[in-house]
Amino acid sequence: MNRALSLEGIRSDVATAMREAAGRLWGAPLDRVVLERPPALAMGDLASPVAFDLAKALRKAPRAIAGDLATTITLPDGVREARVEGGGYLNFFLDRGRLVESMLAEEPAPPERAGKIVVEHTNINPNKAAHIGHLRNAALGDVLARTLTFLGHRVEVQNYLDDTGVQVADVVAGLQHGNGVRSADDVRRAAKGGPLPDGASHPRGLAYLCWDVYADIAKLYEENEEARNWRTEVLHAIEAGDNETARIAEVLAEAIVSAHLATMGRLGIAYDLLPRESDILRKHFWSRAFELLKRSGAVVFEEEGKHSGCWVLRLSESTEFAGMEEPDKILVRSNGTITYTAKDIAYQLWKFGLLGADFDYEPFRPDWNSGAVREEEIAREVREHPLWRTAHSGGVSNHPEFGRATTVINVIDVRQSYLQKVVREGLRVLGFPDEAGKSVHFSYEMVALTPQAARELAEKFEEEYRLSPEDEKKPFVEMSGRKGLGVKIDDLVELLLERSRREIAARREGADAAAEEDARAIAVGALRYFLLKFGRNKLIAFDFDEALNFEGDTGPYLQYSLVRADNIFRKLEERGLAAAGATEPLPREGWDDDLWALTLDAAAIPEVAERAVDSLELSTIARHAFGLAQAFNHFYHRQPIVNEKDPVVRARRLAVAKIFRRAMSRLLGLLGIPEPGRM
RNA sequence: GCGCCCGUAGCUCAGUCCGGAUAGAGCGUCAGCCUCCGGAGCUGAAGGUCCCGCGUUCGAAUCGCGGCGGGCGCACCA
Repeated sequence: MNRALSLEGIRSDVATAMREAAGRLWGAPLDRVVLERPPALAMGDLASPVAFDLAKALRKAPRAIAGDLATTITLPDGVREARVEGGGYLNFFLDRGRLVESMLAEEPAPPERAGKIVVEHTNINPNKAAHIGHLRNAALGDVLARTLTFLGHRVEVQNYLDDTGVQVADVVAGLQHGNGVRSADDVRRAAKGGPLPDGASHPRGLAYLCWDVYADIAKLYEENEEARNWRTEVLHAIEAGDNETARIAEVLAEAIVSAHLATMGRLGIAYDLLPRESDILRKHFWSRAFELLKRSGAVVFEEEGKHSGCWVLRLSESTEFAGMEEPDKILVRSNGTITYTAKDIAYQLWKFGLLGADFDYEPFRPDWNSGAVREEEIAREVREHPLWRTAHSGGVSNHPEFGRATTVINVIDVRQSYLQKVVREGLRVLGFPDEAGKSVHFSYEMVALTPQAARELAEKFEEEYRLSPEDEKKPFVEMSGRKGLGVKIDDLVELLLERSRREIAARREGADAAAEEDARAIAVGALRYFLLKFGRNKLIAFDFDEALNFEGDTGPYLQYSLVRADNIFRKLEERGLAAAGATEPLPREGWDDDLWALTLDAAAIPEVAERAVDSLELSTIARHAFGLAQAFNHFYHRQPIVNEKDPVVRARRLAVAKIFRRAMSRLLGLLGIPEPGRM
C-alpha cells in the first residue's frame, strides 16, 4: 500500500534530502533550499538553483556541484529522478502515476489550527447604496475568510456598522430638510418601497434614493453655511437619544444595512457579526479604553499649544512615526467628543478580548428584499448563514462567543494606513505588543473611474453629474458618495445579468428557471473575478468593457472549463461508460505532459492558498485558477475522452478530468465564484 | 517637505517578497480550427530601451542609491 503523496510533502522531503546529501558531501549545511518550478515540464517538476549559491564557497562549477548532489542524494518517495539541467540547476522529476493516484483519492481534511482569526471587512456607512469600491473591500475580505477557513483556521467575519456617524447624520438632515421626513414611520414606509413624504421614490429602493439625498445635501453644505449646522444638530440628537431624529437615524441605518447585506448576499458574501458603533457608545467601551490609556501614561492632556484642551496619544517618541511634523494623534477633542481613532482603539481592544467588557448580542435577519434585490437572488449559503448583531439592550443569553481573537485582520483601503498604524500603536503603548503585532492592516488600492467610464455612467444610468474640468484631465477620478459619483454594485450586476442572459439565450432554446440561475452565476462570477484578479496594490481604473467581458481572463472562462468537464461526465453517463474501468488500477506509466500539467496545478492548490494568505495577495488564487482552466482547455481540445476507444488511454484522461473538476471547484469555492449547471 | 504605492507588448495586467533557464497572459490586430466531450473555446503570427541613470553580482524586470512621471497619505473628518 502506497503512502498518500502531496506536493508539499514531496517538496519538504526533497529539501531534507538535499540538506542531508550536502552534509555528507561537504559537511556544510545549506542555509536555505529554494525549490521553484522549471519553465518547461521537460526540465522537471522541481528545480533548485542551490549549486549557484555553493559555487563560490566550494570553488567548483555549478554543474559539477549539481552533479555531485544528483548522484549522492537519496531520492524520497514520489521522486523518480534527479538530473542536472541548464547551467547548474538540480531538477527533480516526480513519479507521475503515484501523484495522480494520490490526487484521485479523497482529500485529507486540513489540520485544525489553534486560535481564532477575526476578519473585518465591508464596513460601509449605512447611509446610501454601495458602489464597486466597497465591493472590492468585501470581495477581498470574503476570499480571505474563505481561504483561511480552507487552511483550517477558525474565522469570524465582522462587518462594522457606523450607524451613528456623520454620514448617517447628513442623510437624516437631508431627509428632514429636503424630503419632508418627520417621523421614523416616514422612513419605514420608504424602506418598504413607498415614497417619501415629498413624493420622492426610487425603483431600486431607499438606498438608491439616499444616494441622491446624500449628494444633494453635500452640495447644499457647500453653498449654504447655515445648512452645515443641521449635521451637528442631528448628531447631538442621535447622541441624546429618545427623540424622533434619533429614531429616524436608527430606522434609516437599519434599512440601508439590509440593502447592503442583500447586495452582498447576492454575490455570496456573508458575515458572522455586525458590531454597531451605537453599542460601543452605549456600552461605554471608550471610557474603559480611556482609563487604560490614561493609566499607561501614553495619553496626556495638552494644557497649551495647538492641541490645547485635547487628550492626545503621544507618538513623538515612537520610531514608526519619526520624522513626522506633528506625530501626536488627538483622541478626545477640546469639546469633549471623541475621534474615530479613539473608538477604533477601543473596538480593537475588544476584538482581542482585552477590554474587559463585552457586547450583548441578538440574531439578526435582514430584509433581503431591498428594492434592488429580491430574496430569491440571495445565495442560499448566505441566507442560511447564522448572522448576529450587537444588541442595544438585553440580547439573548445563548449566543456564540465573539471576539477574543488571536489575530485580527482589518480589510481597509490604503488611504487609512496611517490611522491603522495609530490604532496598532495604541495597543502597543497599552502594553499589548503581541496583539499589536497581530493586528494586520490588509490594505489595498481603490477602485477609480476613468473619465470615459464616468461619461458612460451618465449614459447608461441617466445620471446627471458632470466632471469638473480638472477631473476631466486626470487619468482617473475617485468614486465619491459625496459627489454622487460611482458605479453602484446593483447597477453593475444588472448590466452583467442582461449580458449573461443574452449569451445564454443565444445558446439554448427557451428561458427557464435554470437558465436564470445560470445567468446569475455567470454575472456573479464575472464580477467577483474582475475585482480579484488585480494585485491589491494596483489601482483599478474601472472600465465597463473590461468588467462586462466574458472572454479570456475572466470568471466565465473559469466556469466554462468546469462546465465542460461536467459535460464529459454527463456524456459518459449517458453512454454507460462512466463505470467502465473505474475500479481497475490506473496504469503507472503513460502520463504525458498535458495530463501531468493539470495534475501538478491541482496539487499546488494548498501551497497557493498558503502563499496567498501569507502575502495577503489573493490575486494569486485567481491567477492559479486561470492557469488551471487554460491547461484544461488545452487538454480538452487535444485529448478526447468520450470518443476514445482505448480503455486505458480513456481511463487516464478521465482520471485527470476528475482531478481537474475537483481542483477547479475548490478554487472557485475559495474565490466565491458560483458553479453554473450549463453554459 | 516627509512617508507609502504604481511605472513591463497598442491597451489592461502577471512575474519583483526569495536575483538564475527563451520576460508571460488577456484584450485588440492578422491568419487558421466545428462529420469531433457545445467555439464563453483551441492553434499560430506580429508586437518589448522591463520609466531613466549609476552601483552590487558570474548573472538584475527582480537588490541598493539617485532621478523622472502618475496616484495616495501626513485633520480637533472618517
